[in-house]
Amino acid sequence: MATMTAAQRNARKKAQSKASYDAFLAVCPSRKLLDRISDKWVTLILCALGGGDEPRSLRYSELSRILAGVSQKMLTQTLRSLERDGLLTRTATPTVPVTVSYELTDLGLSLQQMVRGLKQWAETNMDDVLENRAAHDARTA
Amino acid sequence: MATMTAAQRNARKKAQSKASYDAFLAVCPSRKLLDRISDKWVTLILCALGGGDEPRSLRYSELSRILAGVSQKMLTQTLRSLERDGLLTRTATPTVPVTVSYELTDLGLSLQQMVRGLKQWAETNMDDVLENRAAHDARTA
DNA sequence: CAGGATCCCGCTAGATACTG
DNA sequence: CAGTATCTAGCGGGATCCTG
Repeated sequence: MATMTAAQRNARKKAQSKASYDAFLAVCPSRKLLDRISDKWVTLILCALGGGDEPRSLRYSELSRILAGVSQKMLTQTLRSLERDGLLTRTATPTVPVTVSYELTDLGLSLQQMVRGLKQWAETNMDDVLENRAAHDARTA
Repeated sequence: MATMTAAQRNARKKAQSKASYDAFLAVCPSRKLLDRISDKWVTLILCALGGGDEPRSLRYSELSRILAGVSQKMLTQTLRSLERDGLLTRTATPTVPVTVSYELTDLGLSLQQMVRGLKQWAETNMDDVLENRAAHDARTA
């Protein structure tokens, strides 16, 4: 094992983790992570930084404009959390006033692929859901 | 337009909806729908009913066993909501005691494809996130 | 511009008890 | 078995005010 490369150890650890985490289990850390990423603001921030096509870096004020109606608290809070988890990077340029930009990491980009589908699904199937609700409400009225 | 078939009208409506919903907008209904489906329990229920491979129907008690630690309230509440939105069907068989089973609809199955990726992402990248958190906390300590 | 710090309300998750 | 009903503590999240 002493001759194992870093890449090999990493691959080995990945293989282990695939088997050792299960979000169905209440005590599993991945349950909490799933809870964290299952969030409206997380999805929208990741989608904004993921862009329609190419990933792009955005400033705080740009994000708050794109995510219409988000409070500063939720935006800052969610950004901090995503930064801590290594999903995005925060870069402060010491201008006056200071300029801060956010950018997805590779890890964040991989999650963005997932949540992007979620956002699109919501937009695409909104009408169907609305109809189902109306039908259901009429049936149980 | 009077000669339009139902399928044509449906296709036309789909095309319209793709353009008219945008979850980035605060007032858009799809924002609320995104919020609704961005939920730990929604993801886990859909994954359970989606199965590892083939979709399967599950009973209430089976679901509560698979989703370890879920309260009856949250399980029932989430199931009702998903039923109302047309993502799953509830079937009560009048035995004694009554037997109730839940099954994904086609719409639910399409969403399951999305959230399944989310759950897997959380399990696969748990280690990376844990390391990022440790590194970040050490840096800002 | 990009937040930090507080206050505070609403609602919702969770626990408990009961039922057809 | 498959829920319903009720209560409460806790916190998510918005509003507001302040700062480097």
